[in-house]
Order: sequence, then C-alpha cells, then structure tokens
Amino acid sequence: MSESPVSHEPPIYRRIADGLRARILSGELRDGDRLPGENALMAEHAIARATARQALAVLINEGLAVPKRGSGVYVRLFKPIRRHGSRRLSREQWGQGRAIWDADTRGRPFTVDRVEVVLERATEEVADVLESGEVWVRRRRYSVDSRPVQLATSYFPAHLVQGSAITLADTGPGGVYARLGDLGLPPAHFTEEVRARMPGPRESGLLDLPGGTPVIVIARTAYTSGGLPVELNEMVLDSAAYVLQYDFDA
Amino acid sequence: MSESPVSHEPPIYRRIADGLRARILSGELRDGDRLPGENALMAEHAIARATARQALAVLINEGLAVPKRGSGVYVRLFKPIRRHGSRRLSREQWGQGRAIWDADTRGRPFTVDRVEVVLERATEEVADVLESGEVWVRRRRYSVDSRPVQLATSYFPAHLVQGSAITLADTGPGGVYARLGDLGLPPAHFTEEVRARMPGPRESGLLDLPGGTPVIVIARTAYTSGGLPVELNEMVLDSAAYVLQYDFDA
DNA sequence: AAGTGGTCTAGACCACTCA
DNA sequence: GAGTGGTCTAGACCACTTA
Repeated sequence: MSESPVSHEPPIYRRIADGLRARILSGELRDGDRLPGENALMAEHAIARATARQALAVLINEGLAVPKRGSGVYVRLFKPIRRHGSRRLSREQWGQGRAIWDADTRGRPFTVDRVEVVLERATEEVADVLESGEVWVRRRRYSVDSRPVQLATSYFPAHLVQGSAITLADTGPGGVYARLGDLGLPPAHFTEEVRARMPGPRESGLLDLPGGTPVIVIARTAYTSGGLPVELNEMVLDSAAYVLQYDFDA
Repeated sequence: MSESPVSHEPPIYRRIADGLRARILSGELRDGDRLPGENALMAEHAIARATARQALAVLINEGLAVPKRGSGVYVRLFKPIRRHGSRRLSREQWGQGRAIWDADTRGRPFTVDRVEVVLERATEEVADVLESGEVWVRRRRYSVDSRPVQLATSYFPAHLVQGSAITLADTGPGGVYARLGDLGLPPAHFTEEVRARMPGPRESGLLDLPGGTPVIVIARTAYTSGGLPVELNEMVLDSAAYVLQYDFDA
C-alpha cells in the first residue's frame, strides 16, 4: 500500500507519436511530407528500433501517415469524393440514360473493372431482404484517377430480371435502374444502411488500403412504388476517398 | 536477375492471424470468447514474443478482438444501435415534446453527461456554414447501457438563440429543436455529411474505444423552410455501436 | 550501394487481473 | 502469486526504393 508518486506519464512511443501528430495537425508537416523515419527517431530520442516503429505505427493506425517500403513514412491527406444519397438517386439522373455514378465523381474520370455477373443461390440475409432464393449477382470495382475506391455487389431476384440486360456484363445506357424501368419495375424508394469498420485482408487488398483506413459499408435496398424489393447493393468504400451526403426534410 | 521460386508466403504473424480470424468468422470462436494469448501462441507455433503480439495486433486493429490487460484477448461482437436519418427527424418526433434521441435507442436507457454550454467565436468552417461569427456551443456525451457511444457538439448562431433555453444546460421538453420552433425558427430541412476515420487520442479516451475501432463523423446542418441555417451538429460515433439508416424516394 | 521499412529473435521489467 | 498483456532493448536478415 505504498504511495507511489508515479507521474503516470504516457510511454515513450506515445509521446513521440503525440509530437508528430501535433506537427501534422498544426500544418507544419503537410500532406505528402516525409516523416522522420525509424533511424531518425532512434537517433533523436535514443531509443530502440522497435520503439521507434511503435511510435510510427500509432500514426499509421490513425490514418495520418502511410508507410512506403524502402522509402519512408509520409503524411497523408483526406481528399474525398462527395457521394450524394437522396439527391443523386433522383429520377432525373437515371431516367435520362445516365449512370448514377456520374453524379458521384463530378466529372472526374472513373473506371469499372473486375466485373462479374453470375447466378447464385442467395445467402440467408440476402434471401430475407429480396424474398427470393436465387439471385443474379453483379460484382465490380470502381476506380477514380486509376485508384480503386469502391467495391460493389448488387443482388437481383432471379425470377424478376431473367433475360434482361441486367444478367449481362454491359447493361446498356442508364445502367441497371433504367433496365429495371424497362421491366416495369422502376425503383421508387431506397433504404441505405451505413456502418464503418476496419477492412478484412481481402478488402484491404482489392482497395489497396494502407493501414489505418476504415471502410464504409453501405447496404442499399431499392423498392418499387408497390414496395417490391428489386435490388440489394452492398458497397464497400475506402473511407479516405468518400464523404456521404444525405438531404432530407423534417 | 536470378529466378527465385519463392512462394511469396505471407509472414508467420499473418498466417497465425488468418487462422484466428477464420475461427472467429466461422463461429467456432464466439463473441466474448478468449483467444489464445501470447504465451499460448509462442508455445504452439514456436515463435518469439513479439511475433505472437504482432499476430494478435492484426486482429485487434481489425476490430475483431479486444485486449484486456492482465486477463487476455477476447473476441468482440458488433451489436449496433440503429440510428435513423430521414425518419428519425420527422416532425412528429420532436413536435410533440419528445427528444430526438429517443428514437435512436429504441427503449434502451441512455444518459447524457459532460454537458457544456458556452458562447464562443466560431471557427472559420463553422462561421461559413452558419453565417455567424459568434456561436452558442453545446457539447455533450451520450451513453447507452452506461457505455459511451457518441460525442456531439452543436453550434447555434448567437444572435438567433440569445436568451432562449438553448443557452442553458437544460433545454426543456422537446430539446433544442422544440426551442427553435418557439423562436419561430423550426428546422425544415437537414443535410448530413458522413465520413469515417480512426479516432484521435482524445476521442479514443472519451468514447473508451479499443484499438481497431473507427469513428463515424456526422456533420448535420439544420435549415428553416426559408433556408436559414440554424444549427450545425458534429457527432462522433463509436462505429461498433451504430448503424445509420437513411430512407428516401427516387 | 546506401537507406528504408518489414519481419523476427531472445531476452527484460512492469502493471494489471484473477483465483 | 501465477498468468496476462504493455513496454522496451539490442541485435539480425530481408525486400524494396532511390540515386
């Protein structure tokens, strides 16, 4: 029960990380600037290699820095794409033959790759939402400025879209929503569920995410005016690349 | 230029992490279960302490596990609160003297603490949005099941709310939106901007976040029917505690 | 070729939890 | 008091980047 007047100072690696963070947030170190590396920190603070690494790991895990093998650790910025919820899905957008995504990138060039269109048995969750045991699944990856920013997987009830262009790689002008319209099933109502978490190794690889970057996961369900669910779209976004915007009335 | 038939196997710590992750995702290890600790991994795989720690750090940084000092590393679940965007702010909610938050917790008890109400000079960003140089600032922390889940900071143009209960700790029945109504400034339109990132040390402390937990940051601006901005609310949510839901029409 | 981060070993002492 | 995770040292070899 001895009184120990220990000052409860944070550990060395934390104090070093705090110092570097302050220099980043104050603007002294700007986006893309090189941070002092492991060797520099070892010399400057007279610490061991592992301790210097630990300090840098703090900033990397906070998403404020990104390591480049063989080169150094660099300050990292937040330059997001603005993604509109309510507004971007307005009928004017897709009713006139334009893809939804256009509204997202605001003129920045984007590309789609790794497109895969297959017929599958629905998982329990998907079957519950779409009220269908068999689904057409469209998987693809979106990139902006040749940087991957989003993975998307769309599910459609097989019996509704069988034979339409939705089952093909190229869905034609206006995308899948225009095709749903052709089928007499235009989406009228949307529900988006949004959460955030750290990526798994697969997502991390496909989106080329540095450590410390969470993903935003959006599950969007599209319903016809009659309340029939016609699409479930699961999107995984690089959180460093996006800001979501939702507008609504009281 | 020698051809090296190296199999590019992932490093030891990654393979161990992959194995543990698989056991978690398969359901073999359930929420709250104890993972093999550092000593167990060292013995089982004949590796050094640091390597075992590194393997566990992967899962901790992915948010799949949470370390308890002196006890062990435990599997961690995702049991979110559902937060409604459009629906929860409908006029019926706050027009009848109920606080907005009620709709969030679905009957689960919640508490507010660390309430702070002060008059401040607006930062540049806040001044831009609210078109006001001086603002009343309301800071508070929300907890559910005595666990902190959200930090919120609301800004009000000082000249609009001066003298109202908005400048007091207790805003009375219906909360600040009811008071804005009393002032003839009922919110009619909302914009929410949503992003996700890793928390800083301050947020990490106030929300008691384990490693590997991102935060969701929501900036909500409330406008009157005339388009006058009357509130800017910056919310920082524990991403492991929330799912956001937005409903809207095409 | 020199410097960087990535991985790993083999120790050490500490604070904390739990039976 | 035994076991746990938290911090730290002092080395080592590797792959990669940059010049």
